[in-house]
Amino acid sequence: MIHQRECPIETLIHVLGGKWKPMILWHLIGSPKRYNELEKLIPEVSQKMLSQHLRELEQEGIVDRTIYPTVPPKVEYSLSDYGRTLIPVAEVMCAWGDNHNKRKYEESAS
Amino acid sequence: MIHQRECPIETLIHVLGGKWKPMILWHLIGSPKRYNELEKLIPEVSQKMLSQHLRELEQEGIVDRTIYPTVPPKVEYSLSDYGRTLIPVAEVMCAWGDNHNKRKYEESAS
DNA sequence: CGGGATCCATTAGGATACTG
DNA sequence: CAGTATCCTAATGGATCCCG
Repeated sequence: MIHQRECPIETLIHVLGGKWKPMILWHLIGSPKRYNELEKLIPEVSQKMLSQHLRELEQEGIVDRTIYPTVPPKVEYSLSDYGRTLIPVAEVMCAWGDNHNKRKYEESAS
Repeated sequence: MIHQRECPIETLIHVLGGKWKPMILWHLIGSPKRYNELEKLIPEVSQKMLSQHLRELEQEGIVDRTIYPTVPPKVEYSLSDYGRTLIPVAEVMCAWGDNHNKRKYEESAS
């Protein structure tokens, strides 16, 4: 996921292409979430990948990270305004992917 | 790229996620292409990856492979009707990715 | 011409242990 | 609570050789 892109499609795939990034985005669309809320919502993710993907999404400007200097510490992740521009794109991708899964299911059932 | 997906976005990323797949699709949108035309259009791709990606796109029903039993052999790859349903999706992805690249360019220039 | 097969390098991702 | 660090495996992609 490090290589440079010539085609803007690859840019988007690069941004969303981590194994858990679509799930992370999905959960953040609803409301901001704390780190360990995301861990519970996505039980299979390792915390290495969760924090790594969150840092990458933050660097792309898609996710905001808010630290509340309380004890115990509280960190909240939310979709940035810019990150919200991804929502309609994600919906189109999702619709096509959903249809594609159904198509494959039907052909395997026939 | 083998793991199963729970989220349809991952399905689309799986379909388009090979390193050269967006470029292959891009070239096939214009007109059908022969194997070695694609090699020339995408000079950096290895022939292993080109043929592997073409086989995967064919299995997903996105690309049609037509063999003309001539001597020397001629094989033509084209977007299937179903593959054309990807075009509007790709355009949305492309627009977002293009904007994202510009955004990153501007922030690095400031 | 249009590939397949093989072997190797790089990268993504997981498991576990530890920390401010 | 919210991570980092380290080590390891699996997956992706590249290079080279070969074939009908």
